[in-house]
Amino acid sequence: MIKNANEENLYDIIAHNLCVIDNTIDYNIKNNIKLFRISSDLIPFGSNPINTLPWIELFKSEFLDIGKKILTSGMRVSMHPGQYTVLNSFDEGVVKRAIDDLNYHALLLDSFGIGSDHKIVLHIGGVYNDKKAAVKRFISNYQYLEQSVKKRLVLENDDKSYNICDLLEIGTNLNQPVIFDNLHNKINSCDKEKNDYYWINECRKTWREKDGQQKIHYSQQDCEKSRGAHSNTIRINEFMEFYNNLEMKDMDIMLEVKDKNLSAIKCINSTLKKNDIKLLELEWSKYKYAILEKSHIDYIGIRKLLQNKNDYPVIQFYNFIENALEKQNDMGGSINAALHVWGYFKDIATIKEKDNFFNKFDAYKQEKISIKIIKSFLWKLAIKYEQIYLLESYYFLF
DNA sequence: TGACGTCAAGATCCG
DNA sequence: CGGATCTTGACGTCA
Repeated sequence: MIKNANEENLYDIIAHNLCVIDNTIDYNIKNNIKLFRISSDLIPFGSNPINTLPWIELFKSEFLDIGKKILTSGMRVSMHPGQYTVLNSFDEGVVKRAIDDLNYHALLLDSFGIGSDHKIVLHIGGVYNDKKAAVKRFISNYQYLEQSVKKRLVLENDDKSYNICDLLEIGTNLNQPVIFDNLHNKINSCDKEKNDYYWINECRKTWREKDGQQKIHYSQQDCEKSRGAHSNTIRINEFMEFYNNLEMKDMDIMLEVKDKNLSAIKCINSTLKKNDIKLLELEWSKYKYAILEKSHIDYIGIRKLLQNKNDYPVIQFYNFIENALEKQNDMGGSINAALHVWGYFKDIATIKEKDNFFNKFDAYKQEKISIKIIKSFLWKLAIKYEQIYLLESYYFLF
């Protein structure tokens, strides 16, 4: 909160955030995830004058260490100021804050010591009942941006105001690359006759050598929620249909999805040129108890599916996973999975922990508490007893 | 004035 | 106290 934004707090939060992002990058490297969006909140109040901390100097070596990891692993990062960064506003103060905010994003990426292929993604902003004038204002305010911002800037179509035609016009005019977002284009399209691939090819023309590979945003609609809401997970069949029809695959596809890393790994495994069933076995080790909890039938099905070690039935595997996770919780499955996980501790837990577990377990059976309580207790035990296998498990996420 | 997006952290209430 | 549930926030546009 802004009232807590004193130098000591800011210092502590930044140190903590850098530590977290460092761990996240290690995770990405381990999982072969090559695209990563860095949160704009990495530096709290990064573009607000209330933050007077000279964070660039104070954390110089931490930034450079992280930057080195990004570069040596071949990772590509990006940042995405949200809907509140509006460069084409009528209000001069809003425009000034938007410029300050973009400068902050560029400074942050510069601090990592990484090249101009690591992008800052921006939407155009408001319409104010006159799109032509609003675009004109965007273009003229663009001139006030620092070179450090311009070299990283990419422009994206949004879900209600500026469609992909608008973006191609603006991007071409300013000689800035355009990011195509498939879901935004679906709900705010300029020409329904043209498909995604047409627009992707058009956007390709706006990417220059120094921008790195073309990048697009890919997401799917959450069918239960309002138009434009991102799905919990990437439905693999739908993704593969999109991917298989992509003519040029030399591009980066940034997934926008609630379960982030899970879908990233899913799509990576599904599109690998060189594959090995060991990758699916590794995934299975993480999903196992979540699936056991949701659906015993799918649990058996997956075990059978992975029996042939020369096979790589990746799509069938994720179909099973998606199918199982969509099912409603039932108490029998939850009890079964919880007991399996408890199996890791039954011989090492203290008497007190045993009592605690079975008290909670009985309370759950009598519907007095939710399964979440059991799971968070088991999670604490996994940490205490350093059960690596469980610490990697997705069981605790669902 | 609230919805929009985002979601962890904080506040509050309950037993 | 643990746990469940509700509220909040740095930001701007639009209906």
